[in-house]
Amino acid sequence: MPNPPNPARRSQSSRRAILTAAAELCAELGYGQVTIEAIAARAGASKKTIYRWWPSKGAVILELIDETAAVTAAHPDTGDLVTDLRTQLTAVIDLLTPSRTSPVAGLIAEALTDPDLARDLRDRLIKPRIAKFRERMRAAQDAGQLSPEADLDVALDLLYGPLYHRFIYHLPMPDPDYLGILIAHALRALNPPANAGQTVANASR
Amino acid sequence: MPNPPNPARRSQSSRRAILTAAAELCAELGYGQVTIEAIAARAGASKKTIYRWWPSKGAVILELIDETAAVTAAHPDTGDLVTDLRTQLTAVIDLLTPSRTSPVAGLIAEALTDPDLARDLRDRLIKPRIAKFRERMRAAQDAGQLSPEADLDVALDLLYGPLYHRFIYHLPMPDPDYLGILIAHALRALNPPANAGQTVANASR
DNA sequence: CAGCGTCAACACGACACGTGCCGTTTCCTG
DNA sequence: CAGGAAACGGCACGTGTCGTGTTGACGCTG
Repeated sequence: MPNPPNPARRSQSSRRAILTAAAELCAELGYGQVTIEAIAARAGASKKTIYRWWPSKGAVILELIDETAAVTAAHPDTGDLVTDLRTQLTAVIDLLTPSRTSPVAGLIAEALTDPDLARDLRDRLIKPRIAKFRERMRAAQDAGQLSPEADLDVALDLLYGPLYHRFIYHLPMPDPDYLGILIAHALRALNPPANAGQTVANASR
Repeated sequence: MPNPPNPARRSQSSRRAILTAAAELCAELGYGQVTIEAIAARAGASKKTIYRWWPSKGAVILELIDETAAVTAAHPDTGDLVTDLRTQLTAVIDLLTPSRTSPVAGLIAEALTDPDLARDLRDRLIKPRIAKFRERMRAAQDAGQLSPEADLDVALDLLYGPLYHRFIYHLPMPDPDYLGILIAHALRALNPPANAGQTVANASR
């Protein structure tokens, strides 16, 4: 019975070698062509070592993305909400644009068919970033740039949803002009005029 | 050299057997566990026959979905835009909810890593449905339920985007109440008040 | 009735997976 | 400073799926 390994005795040099090898192979071949065997070979590590610490290829890449994307996780706050949203959404568009050999697309695809990986992706990568988004939006409410009654769940849906809809079906990503139009529409929806209450009640049956 | 096969001589009984076998296996095992070999075995067909007419497993499933989803492709038009949007979006939510053994999720995942399949999915399944959506929205404009200046691309993004964002990250799908709130927000964004022009110009820089 | 193309059946090599075993190295413990 | 447990690299194995190749039977077309 292989007892659960002891993290204290883990070789950090192997871990680093495996992660950098995975990063290089993703950049060279694209996520789909990367195999555990190739990672192990390039890292000078044993497959057994990889399987000891990660359950799947996706888990390795998830940890890789988590490290490299930690820098860009924070939402900017220049004081201008529209500018900051544009900056943040543009960064996400870059991550999701398939021209780059970004492993993000491959990881998302694998998570769609691997429930364990999906849970890790959601809890370790996405939820913290959603929390950051909510912080930024609440700051905008405090600054008077967004209605205090604005529904922040709806804000997330309206602002980020279009990107993923287009990503899934390989539709073209918004260009800067259209992104501005999208942001304007979302903010208009979130900053209701005086008669908004009646409209909402009507639509929700 | 295997010349391109002659569609006129194609065996329709094999085609039907392969598609129904694929449907049964998807329902029993889920998309990910279905293999070309299993489809061929159950259909009483040869793998070679499948590869002669379809380039991949995904292409078979795409044709299967295209047939079965043809019935539900049309947007309803009861005359009430909000009701019809709710009906249509609820149907899409059902397709994307992972609890069902719907092959849609698996097909989308495979298309993310297979450019040829992605093109077929977009052109054969998605674009016709987007066209239907635009027809319905234009009818709403003609009926005075939607502003004639409403941007129908934005409408698609705001209404469908949230579903895919949640689908990708395995976040919970909107319940009926929240779906109503989403529709209300989208329609509010699309039906600008008098001062809308200035807001749009501001956000798009 | 002749022949071309599709058909089912089976065999085959290639590839990646995940695991087991070996001898070696590392590092904590007493 | 020894002793040993545990992680390590290296290697080989069995499994499963893929996509292709080959063969002979069948049926439609001209």
